[in-house]
Amino acid sequence: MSFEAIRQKLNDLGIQASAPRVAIADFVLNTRSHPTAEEVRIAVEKKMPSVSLATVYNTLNLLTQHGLIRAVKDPGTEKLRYDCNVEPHFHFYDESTGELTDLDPRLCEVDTKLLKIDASYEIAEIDVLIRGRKKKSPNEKCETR
Amino acid sequence: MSFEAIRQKLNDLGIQASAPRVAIADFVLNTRSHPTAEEVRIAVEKKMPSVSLATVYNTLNLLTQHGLIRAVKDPGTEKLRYDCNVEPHFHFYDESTGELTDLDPRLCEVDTKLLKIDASYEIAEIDVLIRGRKKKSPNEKCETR
DNA sequence: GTTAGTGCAAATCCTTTGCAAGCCG
DNA sequence: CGGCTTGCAAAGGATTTGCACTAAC
Repeated sequence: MSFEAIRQKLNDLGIQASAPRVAIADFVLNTRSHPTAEEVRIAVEKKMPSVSLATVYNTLNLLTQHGLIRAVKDPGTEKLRYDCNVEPHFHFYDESTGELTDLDPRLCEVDTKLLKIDASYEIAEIDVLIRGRKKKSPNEKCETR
Repeated sequence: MSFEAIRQKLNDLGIQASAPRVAIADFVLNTRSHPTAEEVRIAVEKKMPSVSLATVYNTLNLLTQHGLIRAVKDPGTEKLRYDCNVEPHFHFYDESTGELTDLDPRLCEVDTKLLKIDASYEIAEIDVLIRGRKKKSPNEKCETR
């Protein structure tokens, strides 16, 4: 998402597109790395020194409230991470590396219909976290050993 | 689980069955209420005043490490709750009441086999949290659990 | 009597908040 | 000019930890 598209998006949502906010949104909306607030600050600092962590948090909260990103707890560190993928999807936590990644939804066949929850439950959202290890499959190029 | 059975269990695991530990285990292993550490302390206090919160935390961590209970983050308050049900099961978070309950596994037909994760993932555990609201169905008596 | 467990209080760490100063419209 | 935004620093709150004391074996 381009810088200009972001300004536009923020304006459309009635969020004042200040320089810090655009810089923060520009980073977080264009990475799949699920950064923490601290990681966002470090990234933004390069383009714009003296952005305070408080502003990063405030902006991330703002973006979350408007549905542009989603907050996810890191199961390892317990810190909040921010995910620009707001579509329903599962997360995979690699217990070896501590890495948190999105799972390709095509790999998973679970959806609301499969949950035979009886009619007394009204389901708003399903959070799925799969913990395990990513194996190095031999048919994929994979340098480290 | 009886008081004596708990002492036995702790001993079998090589955990010294001190009075505070047995009291804490007795409470947490015999409730389905997913208490927080603070709630455990309050409950234990009745039988045994002057049990510190630190000891409660230490003991709960010990029980968790030995697989007797499981820690679950409360999605509403973000506090840890402790679950004596260590079998695989899903959690239901009622967004109206903030209540966190176990879902009867028979209600859910999802299991590892349904997850078509490719062979490059080695799955250790699947955490599922379903958020929504529990409707009062007219044909069921609202259970006391 | 030595080792392990407890209680208290202080520390920790992520995140939020209060407030004065700055920026934009 | 007036209100929203920022940065700083301090607060907040759940959990952990250091240490002296006590209890267990």
